[in-house]
Amino acid sequence: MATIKDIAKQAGVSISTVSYALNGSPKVTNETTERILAIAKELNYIPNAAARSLKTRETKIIGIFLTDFNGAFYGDLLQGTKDFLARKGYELIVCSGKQSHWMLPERMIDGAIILDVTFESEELVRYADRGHKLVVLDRELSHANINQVLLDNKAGATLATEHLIEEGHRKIYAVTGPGSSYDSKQRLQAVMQVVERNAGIELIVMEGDFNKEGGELAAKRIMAESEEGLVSAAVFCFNDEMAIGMFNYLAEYRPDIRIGEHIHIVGFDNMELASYSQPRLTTIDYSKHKWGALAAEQLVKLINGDTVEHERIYVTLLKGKSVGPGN
Amino acid sequence: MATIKDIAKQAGVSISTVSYALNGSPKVTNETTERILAIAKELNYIPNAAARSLKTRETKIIGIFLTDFNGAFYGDLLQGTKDFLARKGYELIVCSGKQSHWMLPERMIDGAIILDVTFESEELVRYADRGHKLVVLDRELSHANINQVLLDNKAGATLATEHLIEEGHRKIYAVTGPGSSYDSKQRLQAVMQVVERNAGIELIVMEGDFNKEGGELAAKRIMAESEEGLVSAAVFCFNDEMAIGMFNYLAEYRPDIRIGEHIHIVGFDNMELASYSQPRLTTIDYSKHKWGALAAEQLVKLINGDTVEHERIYVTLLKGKSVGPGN
DNA sequence: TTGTAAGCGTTATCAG
DNA sequence: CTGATAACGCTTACAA
Repeated sequence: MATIKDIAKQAGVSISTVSYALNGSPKVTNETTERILAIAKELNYIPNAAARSLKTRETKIIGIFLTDFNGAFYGDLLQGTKDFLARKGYELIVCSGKQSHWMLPERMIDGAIILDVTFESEELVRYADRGHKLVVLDRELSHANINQVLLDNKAGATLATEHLIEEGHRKIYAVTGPGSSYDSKQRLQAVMQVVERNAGIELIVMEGDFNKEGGELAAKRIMAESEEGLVSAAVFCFNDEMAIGMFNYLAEYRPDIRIGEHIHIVGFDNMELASYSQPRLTTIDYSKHKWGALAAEQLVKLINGDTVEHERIYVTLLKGKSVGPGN
Repeated sequence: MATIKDIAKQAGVSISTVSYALNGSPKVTNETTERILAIAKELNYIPNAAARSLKTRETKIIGIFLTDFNGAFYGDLLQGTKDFLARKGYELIVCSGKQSHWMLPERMIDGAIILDVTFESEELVRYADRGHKLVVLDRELSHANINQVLLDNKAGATLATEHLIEEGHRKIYAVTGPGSSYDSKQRLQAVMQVVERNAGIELIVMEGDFNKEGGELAAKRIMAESEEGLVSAAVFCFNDEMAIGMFNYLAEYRPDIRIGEHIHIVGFDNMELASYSQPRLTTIDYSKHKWGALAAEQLVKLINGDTVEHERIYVTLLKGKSVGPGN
């Protein structure tokens, strides 16, 4: 492994000259720079990231922390983040699991984007206190070194609920995420507000888990609650994954029940899988690419010491065929 | 940011003693170790990864390089990799794009797993020549520092093709991946061998792209080729993604054509989405979790200087409802 | 324009 | 058992 020392020796100059030349400093003559570059190529010189960042105190790497690697949901978001960061000269790495948290405090990354409820806020604040820059996508957190880029949960949940009501449904089931989820809490709050504003609406809340299982279980319970042969439920699943679970359960155990006719389902996220559901799931849509890009932008600003305001990702209602008129 | 120097000063010992204590060396008295640990905690000491790896020449990080972040396909594989590595004290980071390649030569990672055809073999060999350890999942590459963990494409393609033949199909379409894909080439070769071994089979090869678009296009072409109202095609799509594209095309433009009856489709990969197709896609299945874990295992062995043989991931035929008897 | 030299925060080899 | 001290490879004042 050739080092700048080797190059310096070959070129008959000092290591600082080599360093300057390699970094394209105007302090070095063009000819010496070229000579040094030539020798560097000849020796297959490659800089050592550890040495560089030990000195510069930065790695030019940003980490994004996800709950798991089941990217079905994250693909676009990651692409958005990566695209933006690439333009700013940063690398993106995807991490998952508590094990990987050390990368932030040990300065292996210059900043982090958090989309992982299992990452405790207390821990995040501790890092922020140490001067690390963070952008959170899944919670509210006030700190000079932390910026939030959150979904407009309130708007989304309101759109979803009002849509069900407008279609004439009077009994609405809300299948939430886990109780600890910020997004879930926000959505539930909005649902309750809408229900309060509209007379004669019955709201039944069921705690879910944001996974398919939660949707299946909710479907089972709703079916059990309904009178024989007289099912007419309107359900707002707080994410698409649970909505899909509900579709699965119904397809398997209740082929007599038709979605969009006997039972009406709205999801949240508009994940790719949802576009394949039969009938097409009605859901809340938003640009995941933009979400990722904006998070990256905020993080880079934070790192550069610019002041940043919290941001919000706007959502829209995407009407599918999974909701029909009520009776 | 407290360093071992600060701790040494506080504790009234030398930095080497601190280093030993921190690393749990038995060379230091229990009491001094405890005192040092206490001071370290008090000062919120956190080691600096760059400094450590500059010295030790390792980062305990493994990178996996993917073509893109659309993890719909990779989730399980990544989980398998991560689980294994965690047990061995390594961290896993996911990278994508040419931009990120520097992490290997610049020693930001101790080794890499490659599942990205856009990563040129020549470049990989160059890194291997420099002593970097690699495991490739998508090509054959012979080098002391490179190990392969490949899918048993031959078995998979053979199973798929033979299944179609056993069901009585005589005209078989093969929709390949891009010409540059190793997996695609292997599969095509196996298909051709099966066809040769069986008399009276007509094989039509169409080049695809491993994406949904390729499947859609192939479906369009197959429909165009077929006589009016007399469609009876058996298609082996070299991956599920294209098979899904084919399903989509048919659902949209040819609702008269029934899959598993007029047209028969086999995929490859058994991705999650495939389990939601209507009818259930017949495909080639294998354990993605095991694939990832095995790749990780081989890489760690390589890093430790152990000798390793190339490995193979076995596959099975998963019968769905997308293939019915021929006429 | 180039060279000298002082670190960056660790680990590890010696002595003591 | 503990302490000096020399690396690791690079950047960056400051000198020349």
